[in-house]
Amino acid sequence: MKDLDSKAWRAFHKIGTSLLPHLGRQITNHSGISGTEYVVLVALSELTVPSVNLNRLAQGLGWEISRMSHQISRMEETGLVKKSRNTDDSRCFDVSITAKGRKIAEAAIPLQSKEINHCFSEVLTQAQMKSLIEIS
Amino acid sequence: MKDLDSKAWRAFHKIGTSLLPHLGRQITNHSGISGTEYVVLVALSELTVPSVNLNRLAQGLGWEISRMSHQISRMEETGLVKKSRNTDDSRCFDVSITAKGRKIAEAAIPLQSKEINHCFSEVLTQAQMKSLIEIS
DNA sequence: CGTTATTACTTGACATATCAAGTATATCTG
DNA sequence: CAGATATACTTGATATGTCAAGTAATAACG
Repeated sequence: MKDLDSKAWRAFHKIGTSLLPHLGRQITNHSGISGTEYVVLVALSELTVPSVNLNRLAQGLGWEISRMSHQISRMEETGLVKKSRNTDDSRCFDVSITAKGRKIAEAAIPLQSKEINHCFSEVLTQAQMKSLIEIS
Repeated sequence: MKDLDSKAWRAFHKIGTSLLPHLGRQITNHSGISGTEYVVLVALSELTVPSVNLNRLAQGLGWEISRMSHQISRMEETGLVKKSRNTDDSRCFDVSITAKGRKIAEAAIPLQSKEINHCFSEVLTQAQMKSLIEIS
């Protein structure tokens, strides 16, 4: 089964290194933020509470904490998010989305859905999508 | 079907941004080269001819040509590949793998296969792999 | 032929990711 | 409660990817 493994791997690798960047570029074109920023904003905009711990946010997205720290710093400078020290444990930071960030995210999400729909759903059958979800 | 789309997308995105980097790190650990270098070396080692055009190599891997240029420059400095001007068309460069590069690639490939097998094939059924190949 | 495109690649600036240390606060342990 | 350890995050160096602009060689046109 070596051959099947290898094929599956290459297939997967190729999508991962061409589809994902493509979609990132689309986001930049239609909303002026990077794919990475988009992912963070979506995560923050879906919170049921006003803010999350930086750590938790990183975990939720499967990122290294250092990466999240850098990213949040940059996004704070551009006013997309806000960071404030947690009052209970002052090692922690609470991260939240700003009004500006939310506005951008809310405009970007439907556009991006369309794009995903275009690149993804139109090409895959429901069965394929289900198996993709199952796989992951 | 919005929900299914979105789920499929997230599922996919998550694999793409956690599995791929993980495998890259494994390569670095066991063979001392980056995942990117590995991909290039494998492509070059599989050639039936001694060298490829930089352009073609980039196309084959779905990369931008500028990225390939930078990458090949770096890999030439570390002695993994060799670049030489094409005699027929001196705008072109022929890229080939060096003895050193081949040695590293040949050591890395079986290790990486095991790793892929571990992360991938052991977790997926044959049917899932087939559908993954089909999807891509 | 000479001029204009086109092609193949390079370069440099910048954005981002990763790794190894570092700092500051909290917790645990005797 | 003092010292050790752990946790949460920061920082800076380095690697890598991306974009826009540049250079040099070939091809295409009139």
